[in-house]
Amino acid sequence: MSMDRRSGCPINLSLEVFGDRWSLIILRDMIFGGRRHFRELLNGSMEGIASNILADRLKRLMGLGILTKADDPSHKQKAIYSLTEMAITLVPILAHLGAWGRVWLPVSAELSIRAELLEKGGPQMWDKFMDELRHEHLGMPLDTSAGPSVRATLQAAYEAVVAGKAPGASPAA
Amino acid sequence: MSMDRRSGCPINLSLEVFGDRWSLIILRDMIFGGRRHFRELLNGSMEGIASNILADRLKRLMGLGILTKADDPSHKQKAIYSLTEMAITLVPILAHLGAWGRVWLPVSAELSIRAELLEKGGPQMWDKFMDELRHEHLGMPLDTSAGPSVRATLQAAYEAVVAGKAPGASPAA
DNA sequence: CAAACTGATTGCTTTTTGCAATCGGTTGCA
DNA sequence: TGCAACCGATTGCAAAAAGCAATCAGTTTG
Repeated sequence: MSMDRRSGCPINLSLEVFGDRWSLIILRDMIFGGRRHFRELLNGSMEGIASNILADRLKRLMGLGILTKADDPSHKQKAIYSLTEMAITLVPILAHLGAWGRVWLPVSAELSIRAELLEKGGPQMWDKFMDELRHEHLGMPLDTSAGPSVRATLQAAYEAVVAGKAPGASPAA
Repeated sequence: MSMDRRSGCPINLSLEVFGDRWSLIILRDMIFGGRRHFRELLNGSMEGIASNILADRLKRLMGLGILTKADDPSHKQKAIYSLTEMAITLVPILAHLGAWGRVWLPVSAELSIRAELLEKGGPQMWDKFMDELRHEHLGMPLDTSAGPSVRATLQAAYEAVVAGKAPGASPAA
């Protein structure tokens, strides 16, 4: 919530939504990590988000229409968080943000391989990924066999780097 | 400064740089508004930044290598802030951020015309704009006459909308 | 010499962030 | 049936950041 509306500038309004240290981290973990539950986001967060902040941001993102929440039929207490189309269209922004960080900031090799592949894949890969997310989160049909999923591809590359057999990059240790 | 290094993830590191409500606003005003001086940024800011926060962010962005400061020869007290290449390569991110905000947030017509044109111009227009910024801020040569500058084009469109004779859009009032 | 302007700085209050502990309810297992 | 582990949060508290208003010393302008 908390729509300040400091101005109607698109960049300012986007910043009022994402101008904090956690909202995009949560969306990153949902989009690239495939996390859907509170505990997954809490314990799987590499940066160590606190539970009250996670709860606050989930609430806020729901209020903004970026996430939705539904009951998990397998567990009466479990909630499943889903991305809306609004969130899925952030993929190009996250790709650019990762690409920029990879060039200018002290990223680690393991964690930047995903950003590198996503950058090389370009808009075509981003579109494919967004279609996969629409399938997972919105129940949209997935077009006929387009090979391994983007997330699986990124994950496999990450694991290869961790294992020290980086394809095209020098081993970390 | 304040490099937490919560993790070496490119998106996280980018967020540690821009995950606040003001840093990108300042860069937006420098990039699209052409502002170079403290007072220009302070008084020209549509969102009303406070002087202490502006001073803090300028210092921080300099420490990160995103801005540089130089004396203005015409005025012994005046400082000129310049974008580094690191800042100039943010243009695509700002373009995407503006495009996303324009679609999903309650932007005003006057302030979103720039984002619209920049989106339609695509990477080609962004590259041209970045070259112009390199010329202004880094003293790089500008390639032979490529028509009116991107900033001038955006500014003209903005003024046209304000004047109510929006090309292709309905008048605001 | 005075007024206006330069890039800031200081003191202060309000708001946000982040940590640690905890909550009531659910589930799985012995 | 009991009980530990897990579920999505909530609460209390301290620290940090944001934001406001006033002010600063030096510079330029008139």
